[in-house]
Amino acid sequence: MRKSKEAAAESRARIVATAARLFRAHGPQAVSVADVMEAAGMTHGGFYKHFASKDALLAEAITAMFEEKRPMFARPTAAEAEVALADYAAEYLSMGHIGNLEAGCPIAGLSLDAQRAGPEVRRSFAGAIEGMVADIAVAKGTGPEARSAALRDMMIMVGAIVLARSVEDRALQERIIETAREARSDIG
Amino acid sequence: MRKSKEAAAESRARIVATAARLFRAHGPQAVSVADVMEAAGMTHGGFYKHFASKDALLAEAITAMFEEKRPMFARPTAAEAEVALADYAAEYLSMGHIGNLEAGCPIAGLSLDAQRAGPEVRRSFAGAIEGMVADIAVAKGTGPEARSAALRDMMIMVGAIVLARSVEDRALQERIIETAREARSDIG
DNA sequence: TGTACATCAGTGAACGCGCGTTCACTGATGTAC
DNA sequence: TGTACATCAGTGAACGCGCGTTCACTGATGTAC
Repeated sequence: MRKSKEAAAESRARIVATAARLFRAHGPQAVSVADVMEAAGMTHGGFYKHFASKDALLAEAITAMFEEKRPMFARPTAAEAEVALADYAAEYLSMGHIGNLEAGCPIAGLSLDAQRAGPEVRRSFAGAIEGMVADIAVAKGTGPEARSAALRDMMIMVGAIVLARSVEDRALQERIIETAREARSDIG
Repeated sequence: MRKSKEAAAESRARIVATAARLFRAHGPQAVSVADVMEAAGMTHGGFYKHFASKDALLAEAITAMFEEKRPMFARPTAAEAEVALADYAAEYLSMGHIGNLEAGCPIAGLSLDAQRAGPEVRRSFAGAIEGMVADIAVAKGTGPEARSAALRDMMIMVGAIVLARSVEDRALQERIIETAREARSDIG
């Protein structure tokens, strides 16, 4: 049952997109190659026609996750970037994000798994984050201070979601989200 | 080869301490029951004389990790707590902490694993964090504002370590650490 | 354009391995008399 | 206090299962003439 080149490329993209969703939701270790393939509508045998290993898929899925987020905050000019970032932060620091592992921030949802994985995965993760820092720095002006301001934003946002997800009391989660919003605007 | 009650209690404590170290260093999924038992100087068969399951051990190991950290920042009075917390933050926000997975902060090192584990583990993790928030709030004075200040500190610290560990460029790691230190003192 | 053959995406079964857990056993410790 | 028996911490082999990966096969697609 050979497929056309277009059909094969579609299959590949579907596998990556499915993996990006499942890996974030349950962690890469808890999701088998067969799980991904089944969710993508295929059997697991064909997996290795597309990827060299599960780790290779994870590396691609990570890249895809960051690329999916990039349009939400990356803008060429400082003025536009500032507005886009404010929107992104509002969505990021929300109760909805806490429950939304599947489509949430990959830093908050996969950083530990990426650190523990092979060099291929670690590199794709680190590279994506470094790109994200640069994108966010655009909203903060020019010079080295902009980069620091971007890092400050990112650590508050990531820390808030990690902390809120670790806690079970809903009121405390709301408090964490609110505190993070204030901290972001206090620092500017 | 029955052991005395004291010897058995020592074995149990050694298993928990070993697990706390290994689970943080490599993640609970990557460390087998046999790994823990071997590192604790025993064979894996005896494990179930002490714990009902691997998850039960993880829950206890998590509690132990937080208890190990508590003396570093928990103090009864605000004045003492402020000093202790400053020392703790200085050590927390350091390059050494980035590489020290084995004995580092359990929130930065295990939060994802705890979230994905069973209710027993999640509850022990969430409970420990809620206790930590209360302990740190002591250094921030009284009233609800103290609790927010404690959360702010925690999210900056956790976010900084998670972010710094996710990145490969050492200069950027140093930048992140430095930015976090500044952010903490800017907000007070 | 039509035909004959090579390619290769996807299938489904299988392999080998490591894991969590169980179990029969051992022999020192604890306990009842 | 001494003895006989029960207990149980720890051993080492085994079980069953799921996983990542491989493989022979299929048949539609791509290609060479």
